[in-house]
Amino acid sequence: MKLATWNVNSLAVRLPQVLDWLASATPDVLVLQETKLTDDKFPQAAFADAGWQVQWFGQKTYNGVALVSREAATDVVRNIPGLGDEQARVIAGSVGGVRTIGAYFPNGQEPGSEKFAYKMRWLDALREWVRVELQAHPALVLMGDYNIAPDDRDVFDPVAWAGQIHCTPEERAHFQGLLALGLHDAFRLFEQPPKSWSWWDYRNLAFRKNQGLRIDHILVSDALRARVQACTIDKQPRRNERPSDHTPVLVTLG
DNA sequence: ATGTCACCTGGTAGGTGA
Repeated sequence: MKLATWNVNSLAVRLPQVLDWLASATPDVLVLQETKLTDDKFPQAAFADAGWQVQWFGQKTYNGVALVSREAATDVVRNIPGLGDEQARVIAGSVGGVRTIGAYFPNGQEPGSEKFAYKMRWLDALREWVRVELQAHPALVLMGDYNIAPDDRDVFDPVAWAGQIHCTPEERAHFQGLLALGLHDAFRLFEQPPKSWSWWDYRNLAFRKNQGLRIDHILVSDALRARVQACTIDKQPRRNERPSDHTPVLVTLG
């Protein structure tokens, strides 16, 4: 079973690339972030025509998530229950016996800002909800755009980025807090090439110079850990014309 | 390089968010 996450930075723009990628990568599950579509505009028919089930949850202009799968997802949840978040950031469902949570974590803008405080509150709520979800669904995957680079290995210039957004001790502590629930960074279960990133700024020729961050992650529960056969970043979509600034991350379960 | 991209409002540019 193959699961993947991809921040597409506008599904309206990236829909053809997503359908192409689904056809070539053949995941069983793909979670999308930053669809930037209200629910009435979601291109459900395009997915259905290509043989994909899809659940979606969006808003105007910002955020928006979707859960694409070969088999229909069950027990679908939108956003973190009880948080009362006005921003569409989470979609969860069960597929093939795996509880799948797709999330677009807040960016946080800069440490000390109101948006950073919101990111911290959101992360608190996420952790408590995932704790409960794990009790009900031991086989669980939490994947998406975390907007957190967990370690200096995940940053192309850790000195320049020290203390900056995505790299603050507070954000990294939250990432460790998720691991403390009994989750594992699937990418780091394997030896990986140095300078592995999932996002490159559109500016500064960052992709060409391979100046990026690893901020898109797949966390797997204790119960799934032994089944993880591979976790990879697929850089190919970042080479497309009009690419997203993020590229897909995949995990293979046996 | 404050370097790009996407989307909105409100117009054919400027602001916001990432």
